[in-house]
Amino acid sequence: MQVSQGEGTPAERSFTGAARRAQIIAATIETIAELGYGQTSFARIAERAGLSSTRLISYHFAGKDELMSAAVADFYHHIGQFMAGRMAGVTCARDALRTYITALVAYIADNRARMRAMMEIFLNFRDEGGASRSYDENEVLGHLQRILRDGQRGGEFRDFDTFVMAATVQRALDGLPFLLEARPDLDLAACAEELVTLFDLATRSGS
Amino acid sequence: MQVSQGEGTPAERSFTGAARRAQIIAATIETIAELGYGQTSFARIAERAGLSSTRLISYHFAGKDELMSAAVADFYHHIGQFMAGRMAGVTCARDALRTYITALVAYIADNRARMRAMMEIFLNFRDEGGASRSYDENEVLGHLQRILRDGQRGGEFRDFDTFVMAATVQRALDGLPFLLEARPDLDLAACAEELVTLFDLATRSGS
Amino acid sequence: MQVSQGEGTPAERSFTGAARRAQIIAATIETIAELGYGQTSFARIAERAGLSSTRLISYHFAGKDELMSAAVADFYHHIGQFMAGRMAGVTCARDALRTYITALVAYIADNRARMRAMMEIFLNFRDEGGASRSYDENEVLGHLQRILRDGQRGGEFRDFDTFVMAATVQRALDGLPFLLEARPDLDLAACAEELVTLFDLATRSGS
Amino acid sequence: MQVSQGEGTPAERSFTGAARRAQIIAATIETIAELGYGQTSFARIAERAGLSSTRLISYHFAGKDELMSAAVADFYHHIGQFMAGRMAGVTCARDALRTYITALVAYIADNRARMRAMMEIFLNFRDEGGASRSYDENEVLGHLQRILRDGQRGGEFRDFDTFVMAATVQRALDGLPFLLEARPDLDLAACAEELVTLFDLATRSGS
DNA sequence: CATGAATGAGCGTTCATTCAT
DNA sequence: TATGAATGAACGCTCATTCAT
Repeated sequence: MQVSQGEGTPAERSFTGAARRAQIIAATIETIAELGYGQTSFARIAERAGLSSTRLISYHFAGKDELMSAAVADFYHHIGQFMAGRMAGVTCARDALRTYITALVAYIADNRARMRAMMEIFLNFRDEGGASRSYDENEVLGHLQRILRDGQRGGEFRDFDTFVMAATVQRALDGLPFLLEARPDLDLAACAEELVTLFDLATRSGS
Repeated sequence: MQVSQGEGTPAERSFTGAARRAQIIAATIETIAELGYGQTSFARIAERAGLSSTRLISYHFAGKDELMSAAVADFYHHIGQFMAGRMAGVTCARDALRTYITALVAYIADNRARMRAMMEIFLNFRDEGGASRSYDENEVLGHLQRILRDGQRGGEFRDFDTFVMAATVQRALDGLPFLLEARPDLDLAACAEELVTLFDLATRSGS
Repeated sequence: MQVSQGEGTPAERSFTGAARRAQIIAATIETIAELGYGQTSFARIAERAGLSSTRLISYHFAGKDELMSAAVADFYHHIGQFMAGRMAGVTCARDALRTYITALVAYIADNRARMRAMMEIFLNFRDEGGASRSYDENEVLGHLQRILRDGQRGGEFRDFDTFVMAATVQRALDGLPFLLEARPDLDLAACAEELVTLFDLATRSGS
Repeated sequence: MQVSQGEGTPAERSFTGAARRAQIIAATIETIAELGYGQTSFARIAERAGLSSTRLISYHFAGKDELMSAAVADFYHHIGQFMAGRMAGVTCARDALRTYITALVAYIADNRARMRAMMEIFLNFRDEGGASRSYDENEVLGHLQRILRDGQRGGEFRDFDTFVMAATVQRALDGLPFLLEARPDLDLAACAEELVTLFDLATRSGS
């Protein structure tokens, strides 16, 4: 009660406040997806969101950093729920890898703008020290590495460096939004199948 | 008074002029590699290059776009020569793929800053229309796709979508600079071997 | 609905209202004393007072001007009572001057933050016309000038310009908060004695 | 040669550049003297100086801090030369004190706006740590304290705390711009005589 | 070949204040 | 009595670029 957040950041616990935040986050994602991170400013976001001034953004978020962090957190929540649902009930490692790939491709197909925006943020958003803040390899690759190690332990997968393999898988998937930009009519379902086969061959133990 | 070609861009055919351009390009690459594309400005580049004002940059390059294009062209020339030398004498497609991967990894290992800078430019540089200008899939992937198609034609490689495969290979390699950022002591030679094996398994036709 | 006086300023005659006003004034004084007038904003005051928004300040005070005026009035009331108590029973002018100096130094010693804040307000607070509103020489110097004139009339003090002398005495005292800032361990009692002697020598009639 | 100062701060060694800097400093002093430090912005300064945009200020000074520092340095240079000329040839300490007071009052009389501006800057300009940067007691009081100590050593002055006395003298003088604000027609020459007598009585050793 | 000077537009942020409950 | 939401204006500052020599 009565915890101040420095004027600029009002209480998040409010219907209208949460709605405004969501609206601003949505406009932010759209703007980044379309114009890129570098061309995205509060003015551009406010314009897209139909806000009277950029002041409203500063009012709901402590600053640009918090806005971007909020957009990323929103994304993680969204994709996390999606992936958790798809991965449920998977038993063996090969199935897990296949499901991971197809599920992520499906997510990308349904969230092209969001994915483009997140790639932009991950690649451009840096904390004060200058380090890329968001593209935390460990966090992103952790899940994949676990699948791969499980598969090796169970004999399903051959012996390979799980870090390199996980990074390769993830980058193949992360690259799809860029591919889509160059070829908007790319058949993502077919892509998914190609990638599943590719990495199945690349990972499975001989015979 | 001297005739200049291209309005605002002085004669490129001059020893001192070319040297200045090279100096500015080098400073640009260093700045982008260290601070990222978004934090790179003419002021920052001039500071690093030891120039008294940004005017000299505007003098030698028509604008920011031309400067970036010049940096990219410089890179293409540099890497093109390197790769041509390594690929010379390769006979079969499997060898070509293996050589492509190991050569590119070697190049990355020796040009970390340059690679980081180029990745930044490719991901952030857009022409006036807003389209990502530099990451021209066809240009970058063309060589790889040719190798893959040759291998399929000759029966060395199985049947797969060469575009997806080429993109996957390329992104695995493009990702190394980022991996190096997170793990500066990564063993790139070992990585190369992992990737060679990975894509050999993924591409070769079942004997 | 309740009748408010002064549009926007709620009833001052209320226990909770007065308490809130006092709380806000206290936070204002602390903030100014610590950060200076220029860095003091409603946001910063609200933060220190533990208020959820600056709205509460605007609610209890018609504006920034009234808040500052209220803080000054509060100060005048506080110091007025203190000085009146100390000055009571003084008979001759030399004693009055001595008592004025020692009492004011004592007050300053016990109210450092408050004094710093008031100096900041006096020096920065201007009304709409741009004139320094608060450092009303007549009001502040009036008491001193009366003492000095009384002393001249009674033959205790030599002939001097009472305005200049009063201003010099007052500024010597007003300067102590600044001196304390530079030398926090300054011996204020000793200072008071120095100033008493200084101005006794400067004012008393020869022989 | 070719020392970069971060684009915004061009070489000071240039006729036109130095003139511009002087012009901007003059406009800054006028603006502060009239509106006070808090109401002084780049926009207001540019307006008074007749500049096309505030950009020109940022171009010639690295930032607000450097502008203020430059104004203060300018003032120190100006007043330093003036005082040095007046203090030349002074022999005894009583003369030195008298000359210091009369000379400073004369300077103030001829530089009212400048003095008001400097008082504003000294009282409001703080470095990043929040400490009042400019009103360095030691630097300002040093000269006075030296005069006072010399007088004590030579037997001209009685025994008193030179720090308190110096601060009292200085504050009496520093206060004149404020007095002038309240009473624009104040006779400064008479003031000077009053102060000379006041501090002569307060300091001299009993004959 | 080079450069000092200047520029308008835009940046994220903070300001005290008002609206509507 | 209190509060969350919203606001236009202004802040210092940086941007790539152009002018004039």
